[in-house]
Amino acid sequence: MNLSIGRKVCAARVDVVLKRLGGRVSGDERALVQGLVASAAEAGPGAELLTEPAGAPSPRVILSGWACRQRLLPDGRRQIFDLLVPGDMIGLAPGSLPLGQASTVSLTRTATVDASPLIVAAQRPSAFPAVARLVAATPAIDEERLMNHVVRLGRFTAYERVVHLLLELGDRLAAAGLGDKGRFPLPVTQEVLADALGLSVVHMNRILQQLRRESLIQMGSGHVTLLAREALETVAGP
Amino acid sequence: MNLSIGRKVCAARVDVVLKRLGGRVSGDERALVQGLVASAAEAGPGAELLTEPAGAPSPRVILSGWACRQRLLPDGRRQIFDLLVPGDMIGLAPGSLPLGQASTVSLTRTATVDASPLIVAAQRPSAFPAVARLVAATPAIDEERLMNHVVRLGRFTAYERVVHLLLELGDRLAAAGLGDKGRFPLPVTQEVLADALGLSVVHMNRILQQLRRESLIQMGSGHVTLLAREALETVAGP
DNA sequence: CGCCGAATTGACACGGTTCAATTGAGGTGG
DNA sequence: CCACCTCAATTGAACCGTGTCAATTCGGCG
Repeated sequence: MNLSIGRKVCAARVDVVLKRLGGRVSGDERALVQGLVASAAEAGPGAELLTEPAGAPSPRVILSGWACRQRLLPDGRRQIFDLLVPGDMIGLAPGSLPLGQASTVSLTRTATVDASPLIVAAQRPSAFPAVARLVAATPAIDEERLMNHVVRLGRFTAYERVVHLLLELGDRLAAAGLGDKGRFPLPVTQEVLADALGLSVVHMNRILQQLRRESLIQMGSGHVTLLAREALETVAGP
Repeated sequence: MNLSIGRKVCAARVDVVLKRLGGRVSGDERALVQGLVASAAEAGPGAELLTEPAGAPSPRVILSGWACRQRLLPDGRRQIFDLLVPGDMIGLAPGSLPLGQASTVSLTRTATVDASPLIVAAQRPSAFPAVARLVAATPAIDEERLMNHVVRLGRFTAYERVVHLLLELGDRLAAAGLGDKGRFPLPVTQEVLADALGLSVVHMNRILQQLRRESLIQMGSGHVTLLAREALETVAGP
């Protein structure tokens, strides 16, 4: 169930989109992005983010909260393809690439806006260069991440997988202007991380403990701190 | 090192492409495909298939032999993203999706042809409907396969992974007109399968033995036979 | 205070890896 | 035609990374 929310809250949040657009954002683009908040909607955890209108879901941008693309197996097992953080676009290019159309579920309370205006604007690159760049690059970025995920799952140990994912999330959140210097929000349960990394919850927990014991990371109240980025990058190349 | 090869051999081989185009192939399309053999080249096992011209590799179609998209880790581990069989297109949409640009290496002696004429023809869907359909669908099919691979690696047991991959390969080869009724060529070593499925060679070997012991498959001289497709599909959903 | 989901812990079983050696099959040269 | 070579397939045994099961503790919230 989507509910409209206050303009004020969202206005503060669209800056993750501006951040993702990079340094050079024209005035037109800034106005375009700020206009997005009109379509803001919130969804509770567990909500499918790409349902309406059925059959032709509209693309959206996540302003706040986390989500994931996932597949559920008949026997209840779950594989998460990708974690989605504020600033990420979903449902791009309807009917095109399957990853963009995968079941997308919110993991926390999530605020999203309609991304259609961005798609439209992207068709005039001269007027909206940064938007066009982002829209064009998104499917490739997503696919690249999926490839990294395959390597993680296929050839990394549990320990390496966790480190590699944390480094990736750190980079992505920094690019969205969230978190800084190796400290960033991680508002998901260990079960979610386990389902992304193909591990059991118990083992996920033990790996995190090990990393804390080794003083490589620090966790608390929905945030992680990477204490020794160099050491971590040695474990799982950048 | 690519070498031109006899026209006659290739003429017999382009039918995998026609097969992939489906039932309705116009005369123009048939002529187009048959003209591809002019650019035929062979490569030995281990050859990189997307090298020339450097920086802007031309898209190609595999006429015979198998290849794979892979990534090598600094410590020698290898993860195979996808096995490529005759009729598959590689290097599509240069500069676009990263999967299409991944390192593509032949696993057997391989014959390929330049796929550029197909890309060009695909821009006139009315004249080349089947070609346009195939070219447009290929990136999505590849990505879909990559997603299935993530699920295999993340949430399937070794046994399930092997079965799932064999079923996939059976379907794909049937679509290319190779193999029939659950019997198809599998001209790769167990090490290749292991590197695709994230297993050790030894374990790969043991799983295959188990499947033979259970009379679910049969192997020999580079071919597999799926003896009980139903049972196999029960193990790893279609 | 009591509740509930999440995090944590311990014991144990098992899947999968590693190492090391052997067998088998195809190819080559003598 | 056979000896030999090489790479792939196979085997055995030991090891250990991960999963499973079942409690228990923790932390936020009504």
